[in-house]
Amino acid sequence: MSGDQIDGGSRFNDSHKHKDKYKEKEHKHKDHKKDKEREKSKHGNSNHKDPSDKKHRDNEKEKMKHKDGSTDKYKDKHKEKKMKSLDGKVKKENGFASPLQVKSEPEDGFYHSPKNEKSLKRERDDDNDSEFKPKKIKTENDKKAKKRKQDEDIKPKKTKNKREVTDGKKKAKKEPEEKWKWWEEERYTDGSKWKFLEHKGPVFAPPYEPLPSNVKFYYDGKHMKLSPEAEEVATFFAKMLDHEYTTKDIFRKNFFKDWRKEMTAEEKAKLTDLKKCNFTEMSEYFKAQSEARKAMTKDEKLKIKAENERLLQEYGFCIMDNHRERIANFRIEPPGLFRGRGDHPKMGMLKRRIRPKDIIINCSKDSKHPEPPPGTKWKEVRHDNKVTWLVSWTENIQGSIKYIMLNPSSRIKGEKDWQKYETARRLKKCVDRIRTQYHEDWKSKEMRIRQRAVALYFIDKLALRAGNEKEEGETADTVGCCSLRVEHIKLYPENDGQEYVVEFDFLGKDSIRYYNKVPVEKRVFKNLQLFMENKEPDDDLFDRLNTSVLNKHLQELMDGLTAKVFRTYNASITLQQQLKQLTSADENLPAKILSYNRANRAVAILCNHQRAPPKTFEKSMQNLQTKIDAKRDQLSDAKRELKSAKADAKVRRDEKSKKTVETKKKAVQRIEEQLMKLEVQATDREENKQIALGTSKLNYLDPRISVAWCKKWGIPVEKIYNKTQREKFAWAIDMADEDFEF
DNA sequence: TCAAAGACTTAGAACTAGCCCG
DNA sequence: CGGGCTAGTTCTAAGTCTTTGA
Repeated sequence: MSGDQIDGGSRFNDSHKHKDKYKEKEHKHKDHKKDKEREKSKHGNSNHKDPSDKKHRDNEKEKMKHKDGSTDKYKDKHKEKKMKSLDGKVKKENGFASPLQVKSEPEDGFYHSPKNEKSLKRERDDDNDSEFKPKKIKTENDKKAKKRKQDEDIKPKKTKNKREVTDGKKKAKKEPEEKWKWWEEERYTDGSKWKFLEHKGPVFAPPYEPLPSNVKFYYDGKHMKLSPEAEEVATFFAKMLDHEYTTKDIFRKNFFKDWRKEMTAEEKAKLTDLKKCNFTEMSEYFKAQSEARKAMTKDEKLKIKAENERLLQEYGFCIMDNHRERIANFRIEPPGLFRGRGDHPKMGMLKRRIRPKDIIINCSKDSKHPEPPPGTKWKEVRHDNKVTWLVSWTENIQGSIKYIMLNPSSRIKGEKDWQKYETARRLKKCVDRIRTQYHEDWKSKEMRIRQRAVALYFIDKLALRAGNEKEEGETADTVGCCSLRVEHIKLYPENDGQEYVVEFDFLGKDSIRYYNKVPVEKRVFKNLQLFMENKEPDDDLFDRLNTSVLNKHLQELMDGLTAKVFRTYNASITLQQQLKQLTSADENLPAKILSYNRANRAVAILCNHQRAPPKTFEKSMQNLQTKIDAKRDQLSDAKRELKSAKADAKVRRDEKSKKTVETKKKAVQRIEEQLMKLEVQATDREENKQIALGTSKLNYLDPRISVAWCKKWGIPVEKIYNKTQREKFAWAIDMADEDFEF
């Protein structure tokens, strides 16, 4: 069944975003929710339990209990290996802060000291479904927490990091060998995310610098000096003048409204029409600035770089449980104009500048908490170790909370990521059962069950997202599975020689269009017809279903199962299958990598990961073609030379001419290889025109599958993962061997 | 019980560094 | 040696799912 996953259909034939189509209806479907409510109460009392439900649940529970005892063929092997690696080496704590290393190995073994016995280590492999349930960790007491305090005086090891940056000549140096292998340690089981956390707080956006007086703003043709507050907001608009956004009505309206709020009374009285505002001098000024920046001397650039590096070293890391970990986004988002995606009702609104009094700091009690800038105060300093964030604030557009969190290479993110794939692998074990069940449920006499079953089928087969309800008018009108409306699908009893075809056409996350025509089982088709009966186009297709109902059901089918697990599972299993299918042993390295990319691409198509074709696409394609042609010419020249050299050697029969033949032969080979490489590159790029591989690679594909594939075919992982990716997937690179099976 | 708040993952676009070519 | 072009990096919006609290 999972073979279905890569049918892909005709999805990419069309321009990938089509906003206009959806424009007119704007808020036609306003009263969905009410409709849903009504519907619900109408059918509300028909819920009788499917007895099989409970049975399944119990089965699953039973399985879970045994998870640790189960074995499989890889387990033992891995164990063996693990021991080796453990015995072999005394682990250092993370390489970057040497004082830390000393201090962080308290005799009392506070954190997980490397000296602890292996019993303390995490199971290295998880093949055995060892589900990623955190294993026991001893709970610590304050005496030890105190100990942590010493960490305060850890200073980043400047020299080393500096070196890496400044003489950043390629590959110069190996990373320090002792990278912390958090995956070999215990996890917390008490719901805490850390015991010690210390950081320097956020870096605020630089303050506004007023424009030089020769850069003027004109209203209705006349020069007008703006107050600094109004001027700042005006510059936000000026900076975007070249962007399509600024031509959109909603954008302009929102912008103008918010801009006026920043104006003085006089300004407000005077500036009443955005059309009469002339920002061109400002815009020119900024363009000139960015030119100037590009034209800076090497020295100046170096200086900036050094300053950035300093900032990174100071603010870009935190100490979490004895380790210096990289922070993902330590800079506060600067003020500007909100750019939503798609037809966003709030585009153009002013995104406020964040000040210290908006900021909540999270760190441990026994840490030295960051000081707010002089003369300011934090909103709050709290000590919540049940969460992973270091800093948070509330954003003014949607009123949602934003966070500063750790880098994907950190333990806290890595563990979660690993766990995600383990959950997906557990789904693999019971997916057949679940599929059988939802096939059954298509026949249920309860509408809500049939809807649930059809929705789940879509989520499984087409890798659709769950589709939470969204607040009307707050965001672009996009949908996922549970929020599909009647207008988003069309039914064809017969289409292009196939029976029971469903055509999907809707805007999903980020207003990316999902277009697909898929044949479905008759029963699904009939159900869909029924769901659509007597409904308006803007009514919900699944009016008796929402994500929380669906996830509650999934939870009963398997512990930890939610809708998104299907995406992860289907993506990873597809990669694995495709790799198996597409890789052939006799191909050379570039061809193998092409195969990898094709497998990756199959997943990206399944998950509908699209991108706007790069602006320079056509040109770069052409460039490549030119290169290929040149290489072809070069090849035929080389072949000709080889031929004549051969002829020559035949006549002369001496060592020297023989040697020439060899050289020429080599040259031909080399050029052939280069040509091949270019051609492969061209194919790859063409096929990738509107498909984004990165998202699936980063978020959906169990990295151990890729690592195993690399090991199996002797491909350097660097060909598949760049440096950042290798850091994120360090756990997988370290632990997967060539026969890892997802 | 359910809506809102909160936390965290996933996403494409914008930006940038540094490589390669003429 | 500069300029054009990617590949890699950064940015932050937009999802999912969980938790909270009325």
